[in-house]
Amino acid sequence: MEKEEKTAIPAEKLSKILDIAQKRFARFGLAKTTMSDIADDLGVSKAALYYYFPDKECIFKKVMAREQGSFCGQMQNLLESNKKIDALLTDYIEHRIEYLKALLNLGQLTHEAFSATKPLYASLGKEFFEREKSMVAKLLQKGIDRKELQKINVDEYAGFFVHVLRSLRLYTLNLEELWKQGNIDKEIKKEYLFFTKIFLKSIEKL
Amino acid sequence: MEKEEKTAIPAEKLSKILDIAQKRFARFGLAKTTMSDIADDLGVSKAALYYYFPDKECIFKKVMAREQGSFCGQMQNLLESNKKIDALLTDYIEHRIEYLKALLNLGQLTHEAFSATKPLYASLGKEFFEREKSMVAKLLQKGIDRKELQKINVDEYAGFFVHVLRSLRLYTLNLEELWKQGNIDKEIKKEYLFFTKIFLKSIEKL
DNA sequence: AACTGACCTTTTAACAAAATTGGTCAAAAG
DNA sequence: CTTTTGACCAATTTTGTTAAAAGGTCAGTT
Repeated sequence: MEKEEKTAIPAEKLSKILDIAQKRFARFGLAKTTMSDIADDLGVSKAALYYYFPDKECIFKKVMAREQGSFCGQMQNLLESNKKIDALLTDYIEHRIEYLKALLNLGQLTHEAFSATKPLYASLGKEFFEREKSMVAKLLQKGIDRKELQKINVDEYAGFFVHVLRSLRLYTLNLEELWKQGNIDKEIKKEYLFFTKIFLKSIEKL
Repeated sequence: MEKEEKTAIPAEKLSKILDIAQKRFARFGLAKTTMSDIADDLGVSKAALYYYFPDKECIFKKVMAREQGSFCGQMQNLLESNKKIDALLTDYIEHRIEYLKALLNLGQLTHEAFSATKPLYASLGKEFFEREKSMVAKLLQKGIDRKELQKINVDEYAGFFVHVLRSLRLYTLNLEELWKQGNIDKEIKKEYLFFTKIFLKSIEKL
C-alpha cells in the first residue's frame, strides 16, 4: 500500500509543489483536484509530478503533514512554557482550533465534500491521534509535577480527553446547518472549552 | 409532512402489527423492509396496512416510540428513587445503554445500513434529545437539592452531558471494526462511564 | 537526472431501461 | 358502516451500458 519516493526531493522544489497543490486542495478539495491541474499550475507535465511523487494521495498527505508539523511545533513551545495547567489547556485548545481551521480550509468548503473525504481524514487522524495524545499526556504530567493536578493515569486521561474532542468535532462537522452558517469552528471551540473546564475541575488538586 | 391516522387503532391489533413490523425492522432495517413484507407476515394485503397507518415511516416511528417509552418509564422510576447522585447517573447510563441496544437491534446489523438510516435517526434523535436533556436536568437538580452537587446551571450541564454522550456514541457507531466484533455497546458503555466519572467529579460538592 | 508525450487501465459520470416499492382508490366482503 | 382487497399509479431504486476523465506507467528526448 505505502509507496515511497525514489529520490530525495530538493527542499525548494518540494515546497513550491506543495504550495501550489495546497491552493488547489483548498479551493476544490482532494477529489476534484486532478494531477493535471497541479501540473498545469506548475507549468510542467503531469508525468513530471510522478517523477517526484508516487501518487496523488502522497502529495495530499505531505501538505497535511506540513500543517500538522506547524501545530506540533506550537505544542512544543507550550510544553516548554511556564504557564499554569489551565492556561496550558486553553492554549492547547486555541492551537487545536487553528489547526482544525487549516485542515478545513485545506479540505474543502462544502459539507458533502467533507463527508466524501472522511475515510482519508480518518486514516490520517489515526496516526495523529497517538501523537496528540502523547503531547496532552506530557502536558498533564507537567501539571502533576507542579502539584496542580491529582495523581492520575496521564495516558488514560490524555487518551480520553483527545477522544472526546475528536468525537465532539466529528459530530459537529456532520451538522450541515453549521457549515452553511460558516461558524463551525466557533461552535466546536465553545464545546472544547466547556469540556476542558469540566475535565480540568475533575482532576485539579483540591 | 406529518400525517395522522384516521381511526383510533384497537390496542390489540396495533401491538400485533408493531410486533411483526419490529421483527422485520430488526432483521433487515427500515429500508429493506417493504410494506408487502409486513403485510405478508401479518397475513393481510398491503392495502390493509394503509388502512391503519398513513405510511411506512409512521410504523417505524411507532415502534421506536414504544421502545423510547419503556426507557422513559425507567427514568421516571429513577427520578423517584432515593439513590445518591452517583448511583443515579450510573443507573441512567445502564438504562441508556439498554435503550441503545434495543435501537440497534431494531435498526439493522450492518454498519452500512446504519449510515443510510442516519437521517431518520437524526430527526427522531432531535426530538428525543430535549426529552432526555430535561430528564437529566431533573436528575441533577435532585443532586443539588440534596446538597450533593454544587449549584450549577442544570440545563446547561444536562444539555452538554447528553450532547457528549451522543457525540461519543455516534463516533463509535461509525467505527466499522467494532460492529464486526459485535461489542459496540460494551465499548460505548465504557466511554459513557468514564465520562460520567469525570463529569460527576467536576460538579460534586466538596 | 529531469522531464515529456503517448499510452494503458481503472474510476467515475451520464443516461436509459427495468424492476421494485410506497402509496391511492373504487369496489367487494363482512 | 367498518374492514379488506386487488388493480393501479407515480416515484424511487436498481441495473446495465457507454463515454469521458483521471490516475498512473514507460520508452524515449533533452
